[in-house]
Amino acid sequence: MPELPEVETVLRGLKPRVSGRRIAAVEVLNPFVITGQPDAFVTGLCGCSIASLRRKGKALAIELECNSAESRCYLLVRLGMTGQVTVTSQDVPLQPHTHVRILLEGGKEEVRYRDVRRFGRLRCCTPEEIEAVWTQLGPDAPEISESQFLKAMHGRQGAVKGWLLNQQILSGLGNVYADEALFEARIHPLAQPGRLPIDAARRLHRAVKKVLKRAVAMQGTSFRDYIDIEGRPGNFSSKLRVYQRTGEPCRRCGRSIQRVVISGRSSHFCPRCQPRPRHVSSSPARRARKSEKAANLSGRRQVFKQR
DNA sequence: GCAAGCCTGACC
DNA sequence: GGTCAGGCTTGC
Repeated sequence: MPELPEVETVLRGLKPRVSGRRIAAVEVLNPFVITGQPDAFVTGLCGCSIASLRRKGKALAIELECNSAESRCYLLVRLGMTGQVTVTSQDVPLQPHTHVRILLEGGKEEVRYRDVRRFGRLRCCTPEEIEAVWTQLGPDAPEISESQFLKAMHGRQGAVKGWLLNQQILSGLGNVYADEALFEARIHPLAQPGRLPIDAARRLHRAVKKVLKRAVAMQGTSFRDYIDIEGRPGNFSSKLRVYQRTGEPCRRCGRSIQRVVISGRSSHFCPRCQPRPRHVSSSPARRARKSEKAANLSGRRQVFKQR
């Protein structure tokens, strides 16, 4: 699941391999993954040179210099759930679910976009469009200051888990690192951001940065699908402390890791290390208990089987 | 049936 | 505006 550390790993891998190179041809094998007209996507990219790469949260933007009109455009890449960007020789046979090939001039290499579940999207953007996308996103999670973070929490009443996943507030966290950051900060996923004690809010700010920093250093997390541009999986999976560990012992206290569903996303936490705050009582708790029962009946049993 | 990011729309 | 549910997708 590509979140910020995985996208950062892709960016760092791509940069030396594609910078300065000209796009000789573009082949769209499956227009489903293109936002906008596929024809415009192909003509927009062909002949351009790759000038630089930028990332904000989980969004990757490849800046292109278009020789003809001396203008600029951007290739916006959102990996979704199972998107993969690789740089390979054109001779390598195409894997199933490869949707776009970007052939590079001056070599026999190409950039390939593969995406089994097709949640990801590629888009050719004008500078104005890319700015609009960028402003929609909150501060990049590793960059956000403590005061920005605390201010954004103020008055928020939903579950802190959902708050962490809101890319307009803070960009880069997905389900994996949100759970890991909450465990690190010892905060229950159903706690309300606006009602967290100041020290807990500060811990969460530090935890978000710490977890992401460690994951970037380990080239991200891989379950089934994420690979870097050379096709290598990430190394952070073994460091996960709560995510997808339902029923397993907490690495800190030994209690069984629990799972609740919040905003339609599974959340994993340790009931002892992340105690339920007093303000989480009536309806969210009922919902939590209900979804825990559901987890006991279905998902949790599956997790046991896998291990 | 479940996993997930992102978008849309309903509701308060 | 905040919050959340639903839908998309496919392999396990």
